[in-house]
Amino acid sequence: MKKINSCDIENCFFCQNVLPEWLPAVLANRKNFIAKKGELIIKEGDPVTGVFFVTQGVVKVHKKWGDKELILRFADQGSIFGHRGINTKDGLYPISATALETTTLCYVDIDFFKTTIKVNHDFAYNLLMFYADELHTSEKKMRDLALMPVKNRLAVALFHLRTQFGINTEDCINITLSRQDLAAFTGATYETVFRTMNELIQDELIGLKGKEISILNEEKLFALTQEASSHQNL
Amino acid sequence: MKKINSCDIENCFFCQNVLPEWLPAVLANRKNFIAKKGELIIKEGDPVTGVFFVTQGVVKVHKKWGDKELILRFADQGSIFGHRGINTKDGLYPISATALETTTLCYVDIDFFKTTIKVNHDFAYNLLMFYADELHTSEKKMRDLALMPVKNRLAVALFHLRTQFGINTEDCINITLSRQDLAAFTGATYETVFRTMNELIQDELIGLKGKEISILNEEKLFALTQEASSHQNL
DNA sequence: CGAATCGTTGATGAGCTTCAAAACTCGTGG
DNA sequence: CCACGAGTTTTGAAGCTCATCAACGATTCG
Repeated sequence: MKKINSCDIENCFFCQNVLPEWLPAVLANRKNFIAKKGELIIKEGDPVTGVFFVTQGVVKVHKKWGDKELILRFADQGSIFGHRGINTKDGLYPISATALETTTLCYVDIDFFKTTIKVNHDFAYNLLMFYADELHTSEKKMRDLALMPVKNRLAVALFHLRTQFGINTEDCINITLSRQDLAAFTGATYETVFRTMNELIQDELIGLKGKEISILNEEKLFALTQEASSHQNL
Repeated sequence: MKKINSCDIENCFFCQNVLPEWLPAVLANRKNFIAKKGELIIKEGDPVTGVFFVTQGVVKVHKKWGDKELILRFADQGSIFGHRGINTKDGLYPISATALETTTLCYVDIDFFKTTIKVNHDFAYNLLMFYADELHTSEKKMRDLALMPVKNRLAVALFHLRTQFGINTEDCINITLSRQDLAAFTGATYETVFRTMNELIQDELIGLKGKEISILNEEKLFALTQEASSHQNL
């Protein structure tokens, strides 16, 4: 990771939410980095040193078991990651974080982060709301992973990606994601996701332009993310 | 749910963490309830009205999809639930909550809860730490659900239950849980959990006394919760 | 232009769910 | 005290979803 001096304050969750009088302290404590595409920013199991904020780019937050991997979420502009470290008993990062594209980062060490929370009550409140959202998302994802078949999970994943990253001029989901990563985010294998995508294309729920994905039949795809279709449509 | 007047303050996460000068406001706003075994306290999809704290007993927090159910966690003495409501866009509870035994509860409505967070900074900080823990647990559980086979997930579930509820004089995990609920917590079907438990009993990793479960071989069972044993032990 | 990575496809079988049906509990009422 | 039925536990069998393995085509890149 390359250290830089640029200060992209308006895209930083941290710098945006602290009190004006606290900002000088932040500027004195924060470090700025650039991570290249594919670069590992945090390695699961390493000692916690601090917290990262994305000011530009996208980072995948993932966790592995043996040789398998699950992508928990994507952190993009304005997002925080590595923050789970604030209260781990073992003092180790529970997740890995890898840049999906060239990413600029704002970093502060964990003690300063904790102090900031204690001093900046609005920041604490906003962080609390952010956590509440994340928990909400986590709970849904747990349910999905446990109860949904792959096809439905894939539909959820695609909607999630579109909501988070929007669509480009071609109507395609605005993120470059390898099928490998899409599979890891869906919680299935590469091959299964591939085959399942073909089904969705066959049914004209989604379309491909090169490697980019567009949602063609919003309604039907969305239906997959809802209740189990279980018995009625045999 | 039966309304009562008892005030079990020392077992309440909420009452324990607010400022002394705020306590009168809490006592004026909080309501106390008793929920009977099996009683539904929160129904997924209902409008959010407030937040619950368990002062005695155990509550399962669960979420369903079609006719399947996943238990996300168990809230026991000192725990909070229904709190995800503070920031949902739709204003609906994302989870259900059901009493597993007779449970006493402390309840405050959502607006008062939010005000409390803004006024009681220590409470906000403690809640933040609690959220961080929950997120940590959620992330692990997501990984488990996505990547582990049932046998390993069951091992995780059993350790989790023992850690949370301890063991009784018979060395058994100190919670009465139907196999149905154990299955829903593991994220597998009733029959699969049953069969898998038999395997674990066969291998003498766990034992049964009536319906209570004891961990016999700590080390081997724990090994299942760690890395994939994948290729090396064929 | 070879080497490597990624995408595509088929075949196979393990793991798990589903269905179905005993065997066992346990509370209720005759 | 026993019979009954509802709920839970136990077991068997069938089949489906998905992971795994393997192989080949496509694309990138030094």
